[in-house]
Amino acid sequence: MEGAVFASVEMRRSDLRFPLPTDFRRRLQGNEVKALRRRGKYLIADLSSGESLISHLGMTGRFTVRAAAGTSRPGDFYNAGSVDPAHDHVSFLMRRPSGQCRIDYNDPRRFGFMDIEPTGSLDKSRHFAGMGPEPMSPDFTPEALGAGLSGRSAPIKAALLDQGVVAGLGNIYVCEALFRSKISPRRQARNLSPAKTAQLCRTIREVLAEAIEAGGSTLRDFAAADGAPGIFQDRFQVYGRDLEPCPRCGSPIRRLVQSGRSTFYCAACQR
DNA sequence: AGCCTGCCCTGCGAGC
DNA sequence: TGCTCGCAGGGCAGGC
Repeated sequence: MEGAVFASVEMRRSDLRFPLPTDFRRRLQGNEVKALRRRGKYLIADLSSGESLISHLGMTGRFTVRAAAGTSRPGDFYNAGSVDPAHDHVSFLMRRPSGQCRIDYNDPRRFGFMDIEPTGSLDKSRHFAGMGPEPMSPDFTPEALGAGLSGRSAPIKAALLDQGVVAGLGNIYVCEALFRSKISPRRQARNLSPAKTAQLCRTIREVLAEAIEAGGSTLRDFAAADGAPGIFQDRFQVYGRDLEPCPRCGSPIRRLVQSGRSTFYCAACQR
């Protein structure tokens, strides 16, 4: 998308998790994408107008890049995996001097959403104010993690899902990082020793780095923009493995529900 | 303030 | 085969 212009915007449904912003089409069309980036779980496209298109995939959202009708040249564009076109809610036609492509947003559950905010004040916008450090950045130190967890009586599992403590962690990677750190998901966040906090900081980075390398985790819906699924799900050590033996000690993996979400862990080696 | 529950929505697998 | 139930990668409002 970088360097390409929104030639047209098609909205089949505007009732995503939140309604699309007013004048959505007008504020995109004719704009060049100056930069494409990410913050936490949000995708950000900075526009030539000084505004940014923000999108969140929720759980089932998916952007797919396809050849625009009548413009495909072999090898120019990805040919994506199939999704139910009934859930293609928004489409962008992107144009650049060398050709054009279409980008379809598909989201069966419509838990995802898009918004447009001024680029200059994004950090203060409702989506990003209070968001914690990027886990792969130098800002994410054991001290920073410790500060985020201090004073919090919630279980460490719930605290790590809070995007204000650290940005971008979801249910899978929290479970996996806690397993690697041998920390019980039920432990109170404020009760982690500095050594354990440092270990957790390391394993969070480690899990994310491995998952990124593997192209992400595909349970059902996730795919890259070319339709390729991830393969990190094959390397889950606890997530989704209820009753299977712990890969470290052999005790059965257990499932419990914390703040409405499934947690998978080994009660024997996570303390 | 911090924590938890319920809810938004659709699809799918398990069990009957 | 066809139904109902439970569950799913996230985040928000509302109540305690």
